[in-house]
Amino acid sequence: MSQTLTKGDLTRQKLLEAAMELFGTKGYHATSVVEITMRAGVAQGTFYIYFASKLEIYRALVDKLTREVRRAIRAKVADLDNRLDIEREGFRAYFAYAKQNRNLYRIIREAEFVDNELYQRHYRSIAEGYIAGLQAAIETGQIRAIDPSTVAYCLMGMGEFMGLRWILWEKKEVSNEDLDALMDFVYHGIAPKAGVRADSDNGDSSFCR
Amino acid sequence: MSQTLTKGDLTRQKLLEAAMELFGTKGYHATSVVEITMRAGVAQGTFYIYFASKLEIYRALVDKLTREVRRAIRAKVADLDNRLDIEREGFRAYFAYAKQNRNLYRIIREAEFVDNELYQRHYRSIAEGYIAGLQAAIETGQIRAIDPSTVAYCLMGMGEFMGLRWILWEKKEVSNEDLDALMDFVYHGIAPKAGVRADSDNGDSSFCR
Amino acid sequence: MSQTLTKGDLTRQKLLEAAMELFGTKGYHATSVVEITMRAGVAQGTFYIYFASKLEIYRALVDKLTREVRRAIRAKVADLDNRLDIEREGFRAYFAYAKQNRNLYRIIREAEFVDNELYQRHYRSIAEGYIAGLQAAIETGQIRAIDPSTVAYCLMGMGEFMGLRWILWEKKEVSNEDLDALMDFVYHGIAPKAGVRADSDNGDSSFCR
Amino acid sequence: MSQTLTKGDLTRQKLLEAAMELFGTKGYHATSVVEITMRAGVAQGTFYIYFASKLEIYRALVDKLTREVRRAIRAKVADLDNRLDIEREGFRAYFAYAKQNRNLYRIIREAEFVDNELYQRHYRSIAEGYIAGLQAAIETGQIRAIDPSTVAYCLMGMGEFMGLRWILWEKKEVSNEDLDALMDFVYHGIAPKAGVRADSDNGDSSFCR
DNA sequence: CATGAATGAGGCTTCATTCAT
DNA sequence: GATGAATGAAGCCTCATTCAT
Repeated sequence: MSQTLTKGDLTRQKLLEAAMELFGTKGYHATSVVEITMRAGVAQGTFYIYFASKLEIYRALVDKLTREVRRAIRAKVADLDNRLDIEREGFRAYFAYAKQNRNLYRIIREAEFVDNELYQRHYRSIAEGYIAGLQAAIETGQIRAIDPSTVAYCLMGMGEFMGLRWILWEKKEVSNEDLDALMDFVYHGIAPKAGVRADSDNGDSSFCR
Repeated sequence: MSQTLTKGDLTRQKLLEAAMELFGTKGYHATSVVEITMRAGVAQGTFYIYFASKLEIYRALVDKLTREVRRAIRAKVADLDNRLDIEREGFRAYFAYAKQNRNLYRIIREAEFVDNELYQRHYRSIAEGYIAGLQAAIETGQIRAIDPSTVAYCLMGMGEFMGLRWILWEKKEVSNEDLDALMDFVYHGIAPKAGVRADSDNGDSSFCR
Repeated sequence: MSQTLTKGDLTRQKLLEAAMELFGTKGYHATSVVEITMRAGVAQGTFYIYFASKLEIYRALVDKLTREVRRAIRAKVADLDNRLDIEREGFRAYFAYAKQNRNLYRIIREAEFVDNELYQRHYRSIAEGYIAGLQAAIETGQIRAIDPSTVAYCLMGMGEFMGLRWILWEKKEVSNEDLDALMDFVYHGIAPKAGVRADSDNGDSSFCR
Repeated sequence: MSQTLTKGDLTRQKLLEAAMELFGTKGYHATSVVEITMRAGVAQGTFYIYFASKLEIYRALVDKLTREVRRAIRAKVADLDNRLDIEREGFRAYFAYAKQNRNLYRIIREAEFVDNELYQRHYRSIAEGYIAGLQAAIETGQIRAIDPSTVAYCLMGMGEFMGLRWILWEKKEVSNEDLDALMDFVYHGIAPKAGVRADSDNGDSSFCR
């Protein structure tokens, strides 16, 4: 099923791994091509056989990671049909992947300052997936009728900051409790039970009554 | 009340403004000290009279901006006493400030890769404010009893991504409709009205009953 | 009479052709060995089976071209016995060859900066041929008694610059009119008819009287 | 009359001199920027304060030399009014300048392979000057009626090859005898005295009769 | 004969920072 | 306070050449 790796493929992979470690740890700008090759155990010139430039390997890395997170999430979510479940399990898979690949996490975020176009493409394409899913869920009544595109960006932001906090800063994982708390927010928001406040809201606040 | 600006203070200010424009536009690494001095209209050496290094002026800038956003938000929120109103108006003030200072927006985000400690300090301190406020609101029943620290990070993430999307990418502003949609989500979450789904949830889903 | 080309000879030839095209088009320094092998359709390593170095193939090329121009000129001139005719037909053959092989033209000129010794050898040997021919022509009275070695270099310079102008720059050919004009100059110089100016000259100007 | 040289001007000049020596001796490609700075006695970075690139200093050098040769020639020729004298003294000045600045000589020739456009511009502009002068001389009868543009290129070629031979290769100067021989050719061509051959020529060969 | 991956020296250029004026 | 010329370390990248297969 898996092709045999030629010698070249292997070198390329070693370079990608070295780059992932270094970009993730020190950041793109603080990492030099020489460092990458040293860590990969090849000569400087070898780098340019496989990647046209430092930026190019960075892009390749982002692409690779993007594909992988998505695959990881899809795998966990494929046979679910309730949108709320999908959100929960999607987050869980996302955090799990990020935990295993803390480097790739920072790598993608840094794209904002390394290759902004790539960065936007990445998040926009995720947003699109979200939006389509939310739209469908609204139509089948699985979730409330609420602007799907706003919700999409909100969900992405929540995921990012939960990951930032726990995985990057605390260097832990996102625990089940945290996930529960997150999902509680996602499901019901923060407003107190019905009847509490009917002012200062834009009309349709007859929620949960 | 305001001191007279000495010639030196003015030069310092010109340098800060130039740096803000350039860091915000081209990013920290793509901006050189020479460029900053050129844009500020002073000689290269002058830079080092006011700032010990390129990193130093960056920090000064982040500090300045941080203080300013906070002040802007506090001003708009000071006389509100309902937490939900505070969230809404806080977001509004935040987006408004970001709109006027798009540069500072990117500048702060880039701190993650320029001076990570500064970055964490920035967001952690915001989070603390959030947490305290949410805690208090929970105690007075203004909002549901929900993990305040998780909510804090979620709200920050939402704010970031709404700003990212509208202000940085679309180069527009966050409209009232968007704000409404955002707050709708914040208030009530995305779950459909009560009774819809009692399965696949972790027990405490007896919400809205 | 012509040997059969072994596979190796053919590869060598392909390399030479590729090198000629590239050296002639982009110049020696701007051409890399990799490019040569790619254009020749062989692997990088193959190059070094046939040529010890980049300089070596360059030399081989110059030698080849030198031999060919000479043969081309000799062929056109072989059965002429008047030196003036020889000059004219020699130029004609030279321009014709250069036209067909514009690349080789630049290649030889670049030798001045790639392998100066080769360059000098090339032109000196041409000069020697000229000088011998001119000497003989003087002795038989076919041309005036005029320093043959100076004339030799002058004729080479004229040929070079006519070729430069028309073939390399204008990318045309040297027309018959141009050749006529050139030969008119070569035959009679630019001085006006006899008697016009007897001053400002260094004594021996009793020419054409 | 001469401005005071600022410290910067002096450094720039030192760099130009170093570059001239090295480009002229080793050629453009064999000369590295480091070498130039070492010979000029400044740090590597200093180079880029004065010249944007290696190519740029090369161009500046060619420009400078071009201007200087022309000025040198013009100075010697300014008060002559006979074209034949102008040619002779022009050549003399040219060879004298080349002798003093052997380096610049090779530098300009190498432009063909470093910056071809510059090269063509250089020679074309010289050709134009020649052509105009020859044209005028024809009209006043100072020289024969002969295609001025062909003569222009021929004269340039002669000058180049005389310089090449004596100054670059023999490392001597162009002696008076050589100049006489050259001018003898220029004035009268190589054809023997009148009546010798009336065939194979294009009609107007009734010269020197 | 041929391949093509690997090498590593060396080139060009940038830029944060210093310092004499 | 201000200037701007100078520094030199460090980065990215190219390419002629080698060598194991």
